[in-house]
Amino acid sequence: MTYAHAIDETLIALADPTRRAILQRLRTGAMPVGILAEGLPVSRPAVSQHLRILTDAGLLIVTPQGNRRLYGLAPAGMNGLRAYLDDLWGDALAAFAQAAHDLSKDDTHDT
Amino acid sequence: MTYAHAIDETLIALADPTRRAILQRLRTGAMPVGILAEGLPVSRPAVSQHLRILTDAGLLIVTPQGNRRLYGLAPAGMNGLRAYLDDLWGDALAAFAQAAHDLSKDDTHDT
DNA sequence: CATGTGCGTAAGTCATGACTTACCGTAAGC
DNA sequence: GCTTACGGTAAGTCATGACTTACGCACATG
Repeated sequence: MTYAHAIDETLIALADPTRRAILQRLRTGAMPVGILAEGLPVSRPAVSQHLRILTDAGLLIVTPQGNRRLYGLAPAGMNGLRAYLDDLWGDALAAFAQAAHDLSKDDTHDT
Repeated sequence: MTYAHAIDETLIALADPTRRAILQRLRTGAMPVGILAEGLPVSRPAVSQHLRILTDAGLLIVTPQGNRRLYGLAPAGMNGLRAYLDDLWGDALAAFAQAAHDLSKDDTHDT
């Protein structure tokens, strides 16, 4: 899986409100699918499908425990996305600062 | 528009590969729709539709110039999403660090 | 060992999103 | 003033995604 593909999976995973609700729930700690599904407005298999997408995107870690699987947030799960956003928007911020700087010099020059 | 809704729009905007390609193109500077569409594998109206979604999400700024509209990256466009990711994943990192710390203490205690 | 529990996946349904072509309003150029 | 250029939106098509119920496998329990 390439870096760009990983970012694609992460952003697609985060673009769904149900999956974001799952991530919010998991902030309190890892929990099994059945518990997780209880507090969500969709069926248990739907939660399972979303967990699959989140796990494939590298956002969750799974801990098997007998016939249960505990899902928790992967600590480094968001690193790639953060790096991508910094890279994409870093230039915009720098260009903005440069433009403001140039405008200031122009004004001074014209005066 | 609420904060949660703004995050929703931003993440949905970023989840599409064509829109991410548009953002990549705009790193070099603001440009009109026609120029932008030339380097993309979809039609000009499709690009216009995507620009609408990106602008509504607060990621772009539009500068009218006669019958042209220059689209550029909004410098602060990604701030809300960054804050959201820090908030969502901040606990996970802290909990991970705490767990590692507790494990270390347990090991020391047991030894 | 039989039964119950947990959960992932298959298959189907339906809404939504990404694209297209066509059209129209506004500004620019001659 | 007419023609050209720019670009947003309408309307339609089609693929995709989110959900459902049903099923089956693995583990737990009595």
